[in-house]
Amino acid sequence: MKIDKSLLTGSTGMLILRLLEEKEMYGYEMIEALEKRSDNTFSLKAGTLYPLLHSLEQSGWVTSREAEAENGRMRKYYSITQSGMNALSEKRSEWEAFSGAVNLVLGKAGTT
Amino acid sequence: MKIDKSLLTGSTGMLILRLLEEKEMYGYEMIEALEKRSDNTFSLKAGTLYPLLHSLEQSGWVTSREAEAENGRMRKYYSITQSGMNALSEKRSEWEAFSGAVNLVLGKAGTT
DNA sequence: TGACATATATAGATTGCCGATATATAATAT
DNA sequence: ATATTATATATCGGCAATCTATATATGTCA
Repeated sequence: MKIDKSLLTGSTGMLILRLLEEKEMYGYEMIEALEKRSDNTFSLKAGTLYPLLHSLEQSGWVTSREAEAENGRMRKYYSITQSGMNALSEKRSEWEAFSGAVNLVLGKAGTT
Repeated sequence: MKIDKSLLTGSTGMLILRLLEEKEMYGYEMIEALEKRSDNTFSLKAGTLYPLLHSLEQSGWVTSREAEAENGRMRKYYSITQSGMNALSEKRSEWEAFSGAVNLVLGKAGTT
C-alpha cells in the first residue's frame, strides 16, 4: 500500500536514532535497513536522509567518522551519543502518546 | 507531555472525518471533541482546522450547511459524505500500515 | 462597560520531506 | 575497452501541512 508521505513527518529522526542504537551505520546502509525492517513500508530518500543526518549531528545526537570500507570506498559512519539516546527515549514516549491518542479517536481498543 | 507537532502531520484530516462519521458537527465543536477524545493530547488550532475543513469540502468528503443554534448564533455544520467515508477507510488502512511499520522499527512486539 | 468565551476566517512564516541534480568510485555487462 | 548500473554522499528548489497572529462578530458574565 502507498503510505501518505506526510504521515511520516517528524518520526524520521526517531527511526534513524533507533537504528543507530543497535550499531554504527553509514547513510546508504540506513536507507536499506529502514526499508527492510519496515517490511518495505518506508523508503527514505537520500535527499531526506543526508540533510537529516547533518541536523542530528548538529544537535549532538550523533557523531560521525569517515573510514575506508573493505572495498576501498570512503564511507561516513554515524554513531548515537548519550544525548541522542536520551532524545530517542523522549521521542519514543511522544510516539506512544501520539499513536495512542490517534487510536483513541479512531475508536480502536487496547492500543495505549 | 508535549507532542512534537510534526508527528500530527497528515493525520488531522482522518481524525476530523472520524469525528464526523459519528455525527454532524461544527468547527469549534470539533476542536473540543478532538481534545477530549484524545485525552488532551491533541489541541487543534482554529487556524489549522478551518482551512482544512474547506479543503475537505473541496475534495467532496464533507458537506456543510449553515444553521442557527439555540442561542441565536450562526454555525456551520459539517457532515461526512459517502466519498468521505471511503476516504476515511483508506486513511485508516494507511495509518495501520504506517504505525505498524514504525513499531516494527522501534522493536515493539505485536503491533500490526 | 469591559472582559472573556464562542465561532469562523485568512495571511504569513516555519518545517519536513521529496524530486532533481551533481559528483565520484566500484561492479557488472556488452 | 566502454557503457551502464549500484554504491555513496551532498545540495537546492519546491510543495504541503501546520502554527501564530490577526481580524471580525456575537453571546455571556462580572
